[in-house]
Amino acid sequence: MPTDYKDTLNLPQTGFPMKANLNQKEPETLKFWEDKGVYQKLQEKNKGQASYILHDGPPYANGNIHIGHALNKILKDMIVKFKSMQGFYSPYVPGWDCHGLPIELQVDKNLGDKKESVGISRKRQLCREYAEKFVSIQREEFKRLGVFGDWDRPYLTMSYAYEASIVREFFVFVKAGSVYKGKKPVHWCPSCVTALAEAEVEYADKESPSVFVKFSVNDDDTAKYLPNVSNKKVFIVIWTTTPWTLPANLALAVNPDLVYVAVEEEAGTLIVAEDNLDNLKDKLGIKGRVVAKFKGASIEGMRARHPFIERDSKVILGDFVAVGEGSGIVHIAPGHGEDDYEAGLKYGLDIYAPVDDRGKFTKAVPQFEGRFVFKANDAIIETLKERDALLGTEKIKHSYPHCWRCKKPVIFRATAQWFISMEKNGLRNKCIGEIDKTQWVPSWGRDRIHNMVAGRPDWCISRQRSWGVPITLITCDDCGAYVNDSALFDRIIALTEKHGADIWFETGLKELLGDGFKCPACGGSSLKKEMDILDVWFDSGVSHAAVVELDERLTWPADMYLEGSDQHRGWFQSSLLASTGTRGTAPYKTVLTHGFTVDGQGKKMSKSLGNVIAPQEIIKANGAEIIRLWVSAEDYRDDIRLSKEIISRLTEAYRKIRNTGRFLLGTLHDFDGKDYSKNLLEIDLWALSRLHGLIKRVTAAYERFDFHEAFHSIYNFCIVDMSSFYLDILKDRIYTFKSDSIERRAAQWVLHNILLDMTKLTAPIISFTAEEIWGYIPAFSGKPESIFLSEFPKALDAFIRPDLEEKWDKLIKIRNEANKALEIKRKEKFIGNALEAKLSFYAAEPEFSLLEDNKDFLPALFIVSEIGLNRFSGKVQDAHEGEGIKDLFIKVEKASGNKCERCWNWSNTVGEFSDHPNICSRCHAAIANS
RNA sequence: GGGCCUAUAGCUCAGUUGGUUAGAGCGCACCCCUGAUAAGGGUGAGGUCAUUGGUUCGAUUCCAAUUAGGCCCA
Repeated sequence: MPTDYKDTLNLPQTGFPMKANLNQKEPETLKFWEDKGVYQKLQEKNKGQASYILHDGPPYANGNIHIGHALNKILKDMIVKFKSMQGFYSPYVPGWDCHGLPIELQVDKNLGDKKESVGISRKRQLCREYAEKFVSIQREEFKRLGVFGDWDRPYLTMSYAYEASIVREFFVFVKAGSVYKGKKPVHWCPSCVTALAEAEVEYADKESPSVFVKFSVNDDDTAKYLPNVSNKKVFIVIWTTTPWTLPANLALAVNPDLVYVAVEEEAGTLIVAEDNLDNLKDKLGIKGRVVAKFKGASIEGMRARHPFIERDSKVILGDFVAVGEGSGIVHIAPGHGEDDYEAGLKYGLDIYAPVDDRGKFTKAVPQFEGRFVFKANDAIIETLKERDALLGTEKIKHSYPHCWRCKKPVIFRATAQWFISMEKNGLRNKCIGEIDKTQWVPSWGRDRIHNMVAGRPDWCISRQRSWGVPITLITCDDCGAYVNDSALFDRIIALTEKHGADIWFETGLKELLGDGFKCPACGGSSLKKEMDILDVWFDSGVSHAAVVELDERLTWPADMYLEGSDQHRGWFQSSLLASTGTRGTAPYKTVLTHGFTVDGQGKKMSKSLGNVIAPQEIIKANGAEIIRLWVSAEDYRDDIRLSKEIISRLTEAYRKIRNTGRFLLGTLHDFDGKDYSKNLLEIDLWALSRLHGLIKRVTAAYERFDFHEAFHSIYNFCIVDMSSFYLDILKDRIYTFKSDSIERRAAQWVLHNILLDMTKLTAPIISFTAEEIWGYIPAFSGKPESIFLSEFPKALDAFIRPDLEEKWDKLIKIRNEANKALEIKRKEKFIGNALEAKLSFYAAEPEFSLLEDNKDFLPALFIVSEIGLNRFSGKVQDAHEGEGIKDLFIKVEKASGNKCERCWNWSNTVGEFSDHPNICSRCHAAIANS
């Protein structure tokens, strides 16, 4: 006669540890995936099925990954895993963007003084090695996040095949006539004699002369545009801090919406912005008698004479013109400023920059020819004085761009650049059409990229750098035309395929063209190779061709591109241009955008604010799984927050999900795996209904890429439906019933289904843990070795029972009231464990019948030992009155009988059995034959 | 300055075509259990729905402005 009945119970048993120890366990799971080749098996399994191609946008191969990378890759991984488990052929080919300035700068930095002497080929080799190093580093970091993919065969924009694709795609644009050479102002260091990228420019204070200059309006135009202004000479007043750009002045810009005034002075009538008038009175000593007022838009087209060059400057409109420090009218030199350039393009002005490589005026400006621009400032001011065009001058200190290498001030200067035209072949309009055919998630992505494409200038594709794919054109010195020869192009592509883009720099013209080659356009014999390289956005923009189209693993076009919202300007757009320009259609069907990671206050993460949280940190302290959980829990459409508190909340959520899984595993240790679907109690049917409702909801959420909805649904199911309700109620049946009793087996069958399906539902999110649980699930016929080789659960309508759920909702409401009643008595120390209690209900219809019909199940449902049921007949003393349920009182009393030492229920049958005097009849029967 | 976007409890999220006392889970406080135990269960307290105007009989929901924040430009 055992005194301790614990041994006769069927308590949960499992080797699945409660403590996750993720940082240690995750690498083991990674090794399991690797050793078993799970990703490859998944591809083989789904090959031939409908495909879902998510094309990876290449991160830049520089530095360690940060939390934004993790967010991006995990989102992609969740989609790929979900689609794959659903049976889609969904390979994931990761890629890296390998060319470009940041790498070249790092290599330059490492080279130090040697950077000037080392040749271009050697430098490119060093860049390649540098990129390779970070590809390896990032690859390991991405894998560590649990991201599935063909990591051994990624695409690299610097691979020879990819470089050849870049050249090939470039030639498609060339052959279509979309590529042209034009001029565009760039930052230029006259001391280093080189163009500078934005990243190579440092801003520092500089003293510059500022001048107010008057441009004399043509008399005809005064009459035409300003008929009411006096017959005195009229002048437009401009202000600039770069007098040296005045020789290149071609226009005067006003803001169309700003109010301008004509003020009459002794020397003539001056036009300035009304808002600047007070300031100018002080500075220029003008009196300011206003004789006319008009909107900037009204003088568009008016001509004024250049103060010292025989040339008219037209008044043009520009939204960029602001009130600021000057006169409200901006002097426009399209060859020497960004705004100026854009405005120049709009008005068809020459992109004029009469300044040479060393910052000296060319012979186009005879007055100042050969003089260095900054030194010419004084002479120009002198000239203005002589011409009576100078209204005032002073010295000002302002922030000005300087060269990062020589630290000297740089200039903005138009140089020859290569462009892809947005208008030629209707590229802009085609792109806009394609934008409308693409699904943007969230939908505002459409507006965003639409506005950008509609307003963008031609694509400037040339860069004056070393580390990239060259613009593989050969131009004629005499006529400027490039050699447009398909056979030559094919030769270059073939060479690149074999030797990489380096071959361009290593091959002589003769080898490419043969002896005695003459320019087909003009017959000239002096030709040269273009030495600029392509914009790296062109590199990644053609990935649709280099990878999606050519890689045998993928099919074009991609179903999805998924990147941060900054890529509307970047990769989404360059890909759209590259694909639409060559194939006529967008390279993607759906584009999904996520926000940026910000801190707990919604501020951006930055080193200076000290609010950066690195993925490596979280992996070490909490595990990659917590990052994955975070990605799934947050609504990525907006910026997503990350803080210590959020991590700690998620860690708790993780524990809850893990423990629910662990408990389920424990209850199944002795399950026989047979089908007990015909033996279920009603509450079991209810649980299955909830499960299949969950499957339905979660599947729909995944399909809409609403991962946070999937997470919240699963999490709530764990807590509300399972842990605190169904599982709590089931303990009695699982623990105390005879191990092979039909009721217990039925419960196990349900729990088995719940565990299986729930684990699969979580697999795209918490992949490590899902796989770990999968490993502990008792083997059954046809069980795949990895959860990812199993099938995603299907919601079966036969299991979804709204009628049942409605009924049980009512019972749950009553249960909530019963809990309140119990809690009151618990606080009074009348009871502790609810099994000590008897619940007496005083209920009216329809509750009375509901309780009556389920009377036998009520002790289990409320987890008490005894139930009393009475019809409501008025207020009951010392009882809890139901809230929200009419005419319901619940009284808590001590259960009758004694506590069964085995099942802990109180029963009158305890003591009836001489062989087991301390247990109840139910338990007596349960242990009868064991 | 321009384009696009966001703002609901300490945290993460719901909130249907505008319609009674704005929901959930976590966290927190308190209680119970010790047969899921570095677990489990219960009860409770938390919100001027960023602010200000407007439309409407009625606004968290529609509109505008403001504030704060994000991305991309300038």
